[in-house]
Amino acid sequence: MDGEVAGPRERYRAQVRAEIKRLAWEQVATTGVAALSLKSIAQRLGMSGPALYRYFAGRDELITELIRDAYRSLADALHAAHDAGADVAGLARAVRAWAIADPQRYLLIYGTPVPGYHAPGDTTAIAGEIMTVILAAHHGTGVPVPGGPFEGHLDHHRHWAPDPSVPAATLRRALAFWTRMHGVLSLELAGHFTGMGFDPALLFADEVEALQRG
Amino acid sequence: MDGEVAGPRERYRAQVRAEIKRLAWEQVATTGVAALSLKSIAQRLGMSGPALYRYFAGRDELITELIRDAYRSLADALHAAHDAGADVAGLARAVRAWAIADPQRYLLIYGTPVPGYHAPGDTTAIAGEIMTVILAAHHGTGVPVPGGPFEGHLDHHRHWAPDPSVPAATLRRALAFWTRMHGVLSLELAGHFTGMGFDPALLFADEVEALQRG
DNA sequence: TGTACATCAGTGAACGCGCGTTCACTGATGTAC
DNA sequence: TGTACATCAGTGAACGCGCGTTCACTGATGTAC
Repeated sequence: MDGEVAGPRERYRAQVRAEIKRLAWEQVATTGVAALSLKSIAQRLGMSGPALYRYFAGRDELITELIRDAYRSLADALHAAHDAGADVAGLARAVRAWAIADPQRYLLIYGTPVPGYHAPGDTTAIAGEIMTVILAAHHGTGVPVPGGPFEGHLDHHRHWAPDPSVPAATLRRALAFWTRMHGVLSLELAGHFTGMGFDPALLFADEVEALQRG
Repeated sequence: MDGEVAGPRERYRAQVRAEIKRLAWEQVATTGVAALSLKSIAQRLGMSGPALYRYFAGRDELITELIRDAYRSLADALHAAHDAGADVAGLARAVRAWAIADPQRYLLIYGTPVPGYHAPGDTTAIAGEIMTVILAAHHGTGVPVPGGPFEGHLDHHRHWAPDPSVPAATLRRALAFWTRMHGVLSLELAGHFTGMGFDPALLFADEVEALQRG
């Protein structure tokens, strides 16, 4: 059942699971997901390979768990910013800070997808949650983008909006927020601005500001 | 020397090299770079593993060659569009078509970087060529974005511009072109729009149009 | 035109690697009487 | 409080895999005389 008190064994299990995930993140942060290896995690943990199978069904389940945690963490960061009264720019700053803090965590969500891998259902639920916060921050905000044909299209393809009362212009602005932020951020994280000399943080801030101007 | 006529052996070598690269691309397109394997390419070619070492020093050299080709191909597509008189929107369409035609080729350049891998110098030269075409298409075009502090910053960090006469506003617009296009495109290719219902092509077109409105 | 030689493409066996995963097991820890 | 039993964390050996890469070799192909 659910309301049961966790016995000492369950508490221990939870601790070791957390420790495994911590080491997994460490490995992902330095070498990327592709290089994530159960055996090397076990080694760092001081136990031998097969022991990990007490805690995770296999490598795939561990990776899935990391992805879920990454989504969860981003959603939490957005909620925190929103609850603290952040406007659109504040939300953007929160996302950027979150991404810079651990680029591989950002790339785990938004980077090159592993061919053949399909995210479990609940991550798309968290993705929806993220979009909801972004939409909330854009609620009744700023000059609407002069509605091109795309806004009409959005009006008929809006089932991803949490609420039918959200105007298409707001959906449009939220999409722009998302795609433009991701554009600057992912190019920066991938190192495509290095050697160009300008400060990516300023470009990011300027993009966000342009977003608010309408 | 250089002006030598290629003997039959060199011609053969070139053919096999090309065939190896063709099969490598096939593999990259379906399973991504991470899964690129020399042995399986050799197998598909009908020869045994070590034979490939006659043509490439190793896996890294092959991948480097693929990346170089990807850059070259993108630069060529942009040049072709520009020479055909395409405006900014036309250039964007060309990039999108190029990316959609082979997503993994796009991701090879703009996707998650392999930790520890450093692109050879000549790819950054081609990247500069790409930027030059984009800048040319923006030359004397459209309403300048009201210059925020970032434009002043750009004016002092512009050594990546091919020509000191390019105004900072143009540099700014070219950057916006690049980052916004990439934002929509990479999210689309990574599948983040699936399930949302709207047509990514229309979002892309709308972003490009917004870019032109200033 | 014919022969001797050098070049070089491709083979097959082998090495060492690290991986995920399985299995039968040992021994400690918690639990029920 | 003490004992018998069940649970379960962790081990160690092993399997099979595919990888990149090396090496000594064979045999065909081109070249020089």
